[in-house]
This record gives sequence, structure tokens and C-alpha cells, in this order.
Amino acid sequence: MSNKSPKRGRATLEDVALAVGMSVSAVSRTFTPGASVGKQSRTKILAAAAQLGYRPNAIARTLSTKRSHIVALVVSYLQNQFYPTILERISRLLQIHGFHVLLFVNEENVSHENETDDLILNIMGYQVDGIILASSLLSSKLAKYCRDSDTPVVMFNRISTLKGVSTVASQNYEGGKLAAQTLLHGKAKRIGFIAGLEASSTSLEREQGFIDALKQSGKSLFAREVGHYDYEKAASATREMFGSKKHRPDGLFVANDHMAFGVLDVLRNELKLTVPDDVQVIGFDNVPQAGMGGYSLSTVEQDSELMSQAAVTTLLQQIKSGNSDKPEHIRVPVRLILRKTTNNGL
Amino acid sequence: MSNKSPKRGRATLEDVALAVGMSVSAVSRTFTPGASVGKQSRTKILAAAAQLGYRPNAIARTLSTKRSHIVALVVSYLQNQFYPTILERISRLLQIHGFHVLLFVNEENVSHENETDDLILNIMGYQVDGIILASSLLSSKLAKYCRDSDTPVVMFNRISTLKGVSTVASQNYEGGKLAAQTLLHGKAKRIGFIAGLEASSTSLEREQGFIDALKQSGKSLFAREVGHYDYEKAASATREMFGSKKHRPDGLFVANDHMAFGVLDVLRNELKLTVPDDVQVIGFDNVPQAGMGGYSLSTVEQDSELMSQAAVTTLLQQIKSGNSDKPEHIRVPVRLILRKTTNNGL
DNA sequence: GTTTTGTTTGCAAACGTTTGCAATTTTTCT
DNA sequence: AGAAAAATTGCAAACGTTTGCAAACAAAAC
Repeated sequence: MSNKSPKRGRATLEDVALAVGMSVSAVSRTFTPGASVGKQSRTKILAAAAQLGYRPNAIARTLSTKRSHIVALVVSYLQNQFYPTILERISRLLQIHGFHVLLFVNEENVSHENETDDLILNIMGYQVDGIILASSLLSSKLAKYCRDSDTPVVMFNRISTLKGVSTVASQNYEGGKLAAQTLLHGKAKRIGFIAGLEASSTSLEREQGFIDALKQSGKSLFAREVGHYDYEKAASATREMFGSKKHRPDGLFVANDHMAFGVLDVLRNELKLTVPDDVQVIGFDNVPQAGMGGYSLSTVEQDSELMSQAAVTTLLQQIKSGNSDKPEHIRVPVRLILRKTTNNGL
Repeated sequence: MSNKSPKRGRATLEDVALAVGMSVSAVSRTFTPGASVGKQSRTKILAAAAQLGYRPNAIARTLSTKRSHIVALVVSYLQNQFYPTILERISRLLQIHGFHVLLFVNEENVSHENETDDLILNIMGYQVDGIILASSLLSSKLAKYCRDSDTPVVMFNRISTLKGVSTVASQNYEGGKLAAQTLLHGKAKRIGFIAGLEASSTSLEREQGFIDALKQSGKSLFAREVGHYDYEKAASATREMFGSKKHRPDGLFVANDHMAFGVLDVLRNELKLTVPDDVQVIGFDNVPQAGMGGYSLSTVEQDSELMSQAAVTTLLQQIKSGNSDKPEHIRVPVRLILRKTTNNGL
């Protein structure tokens, strides 16, 4: 004999209060961890609640407490396997701490800046407790808005001089150096670099470390193209770079693995070059695909686990402290993964 | 001279009402598309709102209207590139229609069924307008709950006999047939299959189509293993299947591309077999990676664009109709993509 | 048996919206 | 000009919670 709740829709605090003949407050307190409720009242209430299928309404709770337990997660390009991995990790971690993820995938397309802003402002309308930006430049409008509403923000994988926002990134500069050392150690003479986006701090840092290390060995960049972090565009960049049969690079640092796959594909299948004999290639990220047999790509690993942890830890920290803590700027160490696309000394 | 709003935190309807000396209702209506507000009032209000940086509070709005404009999206395994793609598509489409995505990634791990349920119930607490399940079995508890609260549900890529839930899936049976025909046409004699999960409708349907088509040509399955939709486990399954040097398959249908990569890797790198000469391989999905040079995998394509569209269209439909429409069961056509892992007639 | 201390309870205001209804103003028509 | 119709406005209740405050009660202390 299941008691239908009298009103249509979900059961509310009032419904169960009525059912046990107590006040709404009593019922509310039963569902609030620290609150004081008599032992027998509590059990009676719990029983009635279960019987009615009562579930607290998180929206109403949010309105009252001004804590939504929602964080906005902004990503752009899920084709690059690095991001799904991060997405998975971050949302698991947040879930563990009782937070939920409002996802927002935006085009990296710069021309749509206003669109992006609108969407973010929309999301802010949901009173999110914090934001993780794993993509996209924080446009000025958005930046201003975040500061005003003091919602904690952490930028993932990009640095920012913005006051009050935390950042989590890898040691890109050091990674760039490692890449250079690997190529040099493998006896590369004519060394090229394929950048991500010109505006991206990540790509810039990697490049800087790379050329600094080259310089230390008395070398400099032989060729340079930009691949916009895109498989196809990286492939085109490679065609461009290897256009002349004469002066071809014999060592290549690609700003991330995702592009490196495009590079390898044209090197091997179109240009019929042998890797690493004709040309060595090293990437950045160590996405799962890099370890698979199809590519077996040497690369500089970003520790996605550590990065994710750092991101949610700092965010949660800021949320708890009411965003009054100083912003953190975390650098996660990188690690060289040598596989079959470089000459790894015997 | 920027006017700080008097109260701390965001500006509210009341703040701007005060600022222009009108009622809260007037301001509210200004931000409600269809509502009636005088022309000059509207402009005055809009100005004040902009000046105060007012943004409607979606949470409060939800409480009042019982429409959150949030859709829960449940996925499990983002390593399989098919899902990030879907994620991207679905969330873009939803965004276009003014909905936002609450993401929930759960472990496919069956032992944690209760955990999953709790989490989903949690999410339901946010009054989501609908749910897209692109993963995980709809456990009985959840099923019951959805029905009670009549929140529209669409199952993505799995079928279900559950009353009232819509489903979107590919023509898996037909796809299985196509796979068989391809292998047979390529003169395979000993034909194997690597399943996904035994319990998965998707894998089952593909297998059924596959063996039916074999039977029509007077053939039957030579070998069979299960790879749990996992790269590593598919690799193991392959080792198992090719354990004996004598009776090895020379044609293989793998229930999805993601596993097929594992299969190819052990075939080529461990077993030193040539594809497609020693053994032909065909997958299912056509994830981006399948088209890249590293694998160049023949496969049965699922049209992710169409599937995503179908999913959000039906969901939005059900939401609009208050879930009173009949559930839909949509089958999206598949298409053969022949690449280099099968013998494609000259 | 009083007082003291401590726990359980309920009241009512607040959170920021939307919306039906009625009151007011404006427009349009004769 | 007056009446009728239409458009604009404000009031106040509702949405489902949380929480400070004070009332009621129980247990312990004297």
C-alpha cells in the first residue's frame, strides 16, 4: 500500500513534516549533518522520508545557503585525448568531495569571444561555487566579472597574470629543455619545432625551454611552424616544413602529442621517411595513444593525476576560505618518456 | 564613478528595482522574453541593470519555475574516443537550445552500483530537466526513481525495455552483418569475434548480425573472446585467441575500434603478423583515431552527429511535452569504412 | 523540590525569482 | 468627449530550503 504524496511532483520537507506531525525545521535538521534532533524523532522522520521518497531539493538549498556545490568546468577541444583524461579525473575528484560539474565546451575560435562570454555569464547565473578553465583565454569581460562576483577561478594548463586567479600547469620550460636534450643526444643536427598556438603560454614556455637548451649546446632552431594544436594543421605544417628535399630537419619537437600524430603520419605515409632514422620526433603530454603500438611516441609526460589533484585541491581550498586565500601558482614536474621515435642511446 | 551595489554579493532584482524606482515585477518582466513592459521603462531598467552588473539568478528562477534548464549527462569511459566526441556534440547542441550539462562520470564497475545510484539521486536533487545516459546500466533503483519523478530519460547507445525511456542507438545488427560480409569478401576462412561486455545490448546485437551473416554463407564462428570494451583486455583476449600457432583466425571482427587498437597492436608488434595478409581486422565506431595513419582501421561507422542530434532532439521533445509523449526508439544507420586492415576487392 | 544546565523543538524571516490578479494608465474608437 | 479596449504596472503568494532566536522540555545538580 504505497502512500502517494498528496501534491503532485516530488515530496518536500513539508510533506514529511506533515506525515510525522512535526515542524519543517525538524525535518530539515534531520538532513543537515551537524544539527540537533531527538533520537526518536530522527528515526521517525527518516522512516517517513524514505516512505515518501523524499530527496532534498538542492536548488532550494542553494538559494538558501548560497552554496551550489557546483563547479563549472570549461574545456574546448576534446579530440586531444589529454582533455578527456583530465575531465574524467577532475570530475571524479570533485564528486568525491560532494561537488558536481557543470560542463561547458566552447570553441577555441577567437572570433566568437562574445558568445563564450555570454555562455560563461549564463553559467555564473547558476551560482557556481568555482570555475576551472581548462581551455580558452579568460577574456577581459569574464575576468572582470569573476573578480566582482568573487568566484574562485583556477586556470588549468595556462598561466595568467590576472589578479586573484590560481593556476596549475606543468613545468613546460623544463620539459622543453628535456625535449632538446633528447634530440641532441640522439645526434640530431637540424632541429625543428612545431608550435601550438602563438598566443598560448604553454606552447611559448615549451619553446623557450627548447631553444634555450639548444643554445646551450651552441645550436639554434633550424625550422619552425605552427600547428594550432590541431591534427590536420600540424600535418600541413609538416608538409610545409619538409617541402624542400634539400634542407630537411632531422629532429622535431612538437608542442603536444596530438599534433605529433599528425606529424608522424605525414612523415611516414606521405614523405616515406623513417622515424627515428631519417627524423626523430618528440611530443608533449604522453596521452594514452602515444604509448600504443601504432605510434610509440617519445614524449615529455604531463602528470595528469597530479595536475588534476592540484586543480581541485586549490579550487576547493579557495571555495572554503571564501576566496580570501592568496591565489596559488602550481607547477607540476614533467618526466621524459623514451619510446621509438627518438634515438635513445644504447 | 562605479556605483557599488549596497548589499554585498550580486545585484538582485530588488536592487535594480530600487535603482529605477519601480517594482520588482517590472524588472523581472524585463528579463522574461514574452512579458509586457513599457518601452521606456524597459530601457531605463536595462540601463540600470547593466550599470549594476545585474544577472538573473538561475537558481532562484529554477525554484520558481521548476525548470532548471540543466540536463544530466552520464558517461563512463572517456578513454574510448567515441565518447568525448559524443560529449562534445551533445553539449554543444544542448547549449544552443539554452540548456546546460551537468556531467557525471561513473565507473562502469558493477560492484559500485549503490554508489552510482546515490550519485544519480544526488543529481536529481538538482531538478535536472532530463537525463542522457551514455553509459552504465540503468539500475532498478534509478529506474523507479525516474519514473516517479517523471524526468525524461534517453539511453544512448544501449537499448532498454524500460517503460517510458527513449533510446538512441545505431543499427548494430546491420553493422555486424556488414562486418561479416567484408571479412568474407576478403576471403577470410577462420573468423573470430571479440565481444565488448556480455551484458551489453550493443555488443550482443553486433554479434548477432555478424553470426547471422556468417551462417548465410554457410560459415560459423571460429573463435570468440570478450574484451570488456577495454584496450588492455582486448589485447589479452587476442593473445588468448592466437595462443596456438596452428589454428589461428584469419579474420577478426572487434566490437569497437577502441579494442581493435589493442588487437592490432598485439597482432603486429607481439605476434609479428601482417594485417591484412595474415589476418584481417574490422572494428566498429570509426573514431578519429581509426582514420589516422597509425592504424588505418577498416570499420563500421556510427554517425555520431546524427546520434547526438537524435538524442537531444528526443530529450528536448520529451521535456517540452512534460514527458507525456511516447518514448522514441531511434536507430541510426551505419556505414562501412574500408581502409587498410581488410582485403578490399581490387 | 527548586534551580541550573542542556537538549529538542517550532516560528518566522530570508534567499531571488515568477506570475495570477487586480488596479492603473494609455490608447483607440465612436 | 466619453466609453471601451488594450497595455502597463504593482501586490503578494509561491517555490523548498536554512537558521537565529526563543520557547518548551528533560536531565542533572543542589
